[in-house]
Amino acid sequence: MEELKNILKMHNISPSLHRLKILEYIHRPYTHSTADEIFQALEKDIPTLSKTTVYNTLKTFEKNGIISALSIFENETRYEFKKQEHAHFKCEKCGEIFDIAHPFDFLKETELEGHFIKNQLIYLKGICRNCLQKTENA
Amino acid sequence: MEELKNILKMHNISPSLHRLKILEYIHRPYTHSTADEIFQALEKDIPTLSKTTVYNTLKTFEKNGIISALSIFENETRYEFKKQEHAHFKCEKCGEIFDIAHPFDFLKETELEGHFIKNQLIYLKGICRNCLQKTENA
DNA sequence: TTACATGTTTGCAATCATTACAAATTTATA
DNA sequence: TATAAATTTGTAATGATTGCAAACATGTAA
Ligand SMILES: [Mn+2]
Ligand SMILES: [Mn+2]
Ligand SMILES: [Zn+2]
Ligand SMILES: [Zn+2]
Repeated sequence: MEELKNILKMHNISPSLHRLKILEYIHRPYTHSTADEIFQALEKDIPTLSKTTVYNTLKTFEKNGIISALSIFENETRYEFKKQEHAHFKCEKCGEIFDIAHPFDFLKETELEGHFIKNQLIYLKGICRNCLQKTENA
Repeated sequence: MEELKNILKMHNISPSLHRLKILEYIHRPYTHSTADEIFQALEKDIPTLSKTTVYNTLKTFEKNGIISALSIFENETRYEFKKQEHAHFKCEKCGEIFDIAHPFDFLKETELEGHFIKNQLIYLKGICRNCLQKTENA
């Protein structure tokens, strides 16, 4: 909890209760949560929480570089605690999202067909290892 | 126009006027259009056109493999005529979207961390060659 | 040619994620 | 304590997309 407080402070965000709780939720490993998911998870503990606060807070966190927004998944923005660059894999069967160690050469800050590339986003789809195994055993 | 008709027939879609017009629009090179863009462009010629028809038609085309939907760009789905796999680059300055010859090894139908990859989607951001040149000359 | 079945298009209402905004509440500061 | 600043809330608005039933068009069998 102190660690989370420090993360906020280091990014010039005052550590209010709601912000801490939202950060705590999104700081767990492998979260790729929507605003709504976060809201639903936290409203049990904080019955007064408003969804607008969740949206506001996520926007603040993103602007200050604490979290990343993924627009990759149709219709809904998902958020994750910022960490080393990685690709995303989504299983077509179970819908689960996996982080994947970067399978490509690093392109950032290079040039391609005359364009200067600042950022790369890689999204993979298929059948995850769990679902593959279930099929095998069937 | 005959070519377009054949594309529809080959995909078991009867070539109604509206479908042909929508296909004609999206068949032009380098379109990455939203449903609304297509609607606005065509309503001049076809004043009776309804936006629902555009949505319906795009859905039909996608289901039958004529076009691809790109969910990459925040909030809005963009469509393009299906062609050889390629990456997308969006300029942060002017907003233009470019097709990029695939800069990565082909991953489809391979395995990664135990998952079976069917599809890859690559999205790059940065400053496009046009905007770079403008900056140079300034 | 008529009558019915089928396919296509329309128009409008509903949904869902997100944002705008102003009021209420909390916290910090003089 | 009084006042200013920051945070949070609740509700209304927006924008993309879908659901749905009615209207329209087309094809086909009698
Ligand atoms: Mn991730
Ligand atoms: Mn393209
Ligand atoms: Zn799975
Ligand atoms: Zn540009």
